[in-house]
Amino acid sequence: MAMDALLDLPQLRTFYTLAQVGSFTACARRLGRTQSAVSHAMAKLEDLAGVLLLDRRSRGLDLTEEGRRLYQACEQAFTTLDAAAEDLKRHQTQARGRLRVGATVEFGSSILMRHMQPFLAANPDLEIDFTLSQDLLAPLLRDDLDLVIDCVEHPLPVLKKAPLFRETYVVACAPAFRKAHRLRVPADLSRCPVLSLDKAGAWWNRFLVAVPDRDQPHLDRFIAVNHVRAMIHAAAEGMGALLVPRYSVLEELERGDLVALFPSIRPTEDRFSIYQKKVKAAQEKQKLLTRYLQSLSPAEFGS
Amino acid sequence: MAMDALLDLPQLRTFYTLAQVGSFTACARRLGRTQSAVSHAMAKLEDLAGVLLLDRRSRGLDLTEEGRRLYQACEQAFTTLDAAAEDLKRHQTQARGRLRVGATVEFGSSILMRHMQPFLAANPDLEIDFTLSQDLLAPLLRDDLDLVIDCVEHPLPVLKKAPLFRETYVVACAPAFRKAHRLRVPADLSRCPVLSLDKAGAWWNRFLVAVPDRDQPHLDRFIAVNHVRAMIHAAAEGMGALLVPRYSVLEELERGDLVALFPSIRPTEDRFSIYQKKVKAAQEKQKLLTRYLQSLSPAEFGS
DNA sequence: CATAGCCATGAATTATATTCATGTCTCATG
DNA sequence: CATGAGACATGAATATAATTCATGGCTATG
Repeated sequence: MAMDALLDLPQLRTFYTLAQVGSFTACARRLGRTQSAVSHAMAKLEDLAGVLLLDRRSRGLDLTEEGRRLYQACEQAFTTLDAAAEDLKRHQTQARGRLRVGATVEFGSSILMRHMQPFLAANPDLEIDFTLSQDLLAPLLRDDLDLVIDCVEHPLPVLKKAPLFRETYVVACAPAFRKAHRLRVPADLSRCPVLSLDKAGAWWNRFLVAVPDRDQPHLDRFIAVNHVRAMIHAAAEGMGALLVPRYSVLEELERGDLVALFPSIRPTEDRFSIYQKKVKAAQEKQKLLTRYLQSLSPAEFGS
Repeated sequence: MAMDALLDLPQLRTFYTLAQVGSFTACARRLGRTQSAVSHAMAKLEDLAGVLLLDRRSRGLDLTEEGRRLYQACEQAFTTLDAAAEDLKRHQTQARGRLRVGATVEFGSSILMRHMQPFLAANPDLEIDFTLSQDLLAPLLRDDLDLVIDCVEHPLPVLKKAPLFRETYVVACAPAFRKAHRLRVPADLSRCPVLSLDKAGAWWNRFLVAVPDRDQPHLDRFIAVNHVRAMIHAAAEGMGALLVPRYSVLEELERGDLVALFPSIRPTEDRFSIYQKKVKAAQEKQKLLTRYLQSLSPAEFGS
């Protein structure tokens, strides 16, 4: 018996995650893909299996009888494999030496720093420096940095790029602010102050390009605040509307300190990647950090 | 913990097969890929794992300590998944109706027929007709056939193509024949009779194109035999050299009735595919047969 | 009944795996 | 030893598959 290409492994993995989180969209976020990708994958899996695995009728997504059986098998199998993979990692050579890491200011200060501790602990002989800055490419090229996490594209042949995660943005403001300014559509922003990371307001472009022409607001009352956390506090106090990475205001949205505006408008996303010089990317310490970062994104970063 | 893209599933599957069969080349054959593909896959897996999994020093390919542990996990996981997949198949709807299958004469008569019994037994309400012929495309297009297994390319937009397996060819003759004609290099074939499926000798082209110019034989003593099995018997009796699919003479080679000639020359391979009209490929009975055939190739077909 | 959330889908694109065409190395053999 | 066959590696080209993009449909909800 051949029994080989009976089921597609990556699709099974997606199915497993989907069954755990209970929604295509959530599964996509967890895996760092789009909802569409998950949908396509499940369609193919069901086609290959020849049976429906998901019950899409009800809210909240059920598994069919067959789906449930398959899920149990997945659980056992993937638990085993993950444990084995974990095990492999443990026996990896520890890195030594020094590693100079660069990252964007917002990402570096809020997200990156909160997740480096386990890596540092696992590699006590590795000295790591962090440099948070807007300009990361130049220092990387002149070897002042070894590894850089950035959201702007650097398509240079000497650089190796490894995708990390995707960052989505939201427009939000204090609930009272929305009432006061009667914010219904993007055009309503014309009348009210908006918080921007830069004085010129270029910060808002990622939002504006996603707004259809007839709804375009004419933003002119900018309040410049060159610090994301500060912007968030200002917005919560009702100083203006803001545009920020979704992850940075999850708590505020949860608590109701801020409300999301215009949910149907999706500002352009940032794709964060790891950049390294190809020659140095082969070094054990750089590979180790790369793998570590990739292992926790996007579930930890994304949102 | 994310624990997701830690190890690549398809590569793990390859690793598992590789460990079972003990050789890159054999693993490739089993999976219907090239040796190169297996090599690339294992290189990537080891890179991702950060540890060597294979011990390439000795003959016969060992696993390292880490490799052995990983293998055990794979065994458990894939056994589970395969069982679940098996299970899914069992509960598939049986096909009903009629299915008219076409195939090339040699493949159809020798291989296909030997593997259809389980499928027929599993689908008692399905009538299947087999048509073995050289010309398969025309009947398929005019709906005299529903599904066709062929080794010539039919790149038509109305047809759906599903790869099945790869067929390799060997040149062989009786041991005594080799001695008698002192067959050392392809050019030596000029002096002796060769068996051909057609009178003109076009049959031998797949061999000739693989021979470097300076070794080109000038074949002219053709013995035409329009039946592969008959050709094999003729060759075993020392009537001439023959060119046939490897699988068709495995036993003869094993027993020593025939010996392979010029092992360094690799005649062009045939890639067998299933062709169906796209509109009809969606029918349950056609999908069922397609999946069945794919599930037993190439391990059963290939060689 | 307009909207937001959730999933499906076809076409275009991107990423990835595979092949092709070599090269290297080792083992067996005359 | 020289030679050739077998087995694996490797870089570039290519084929294949996965993913995104840009939609559209459906269903609850206020």
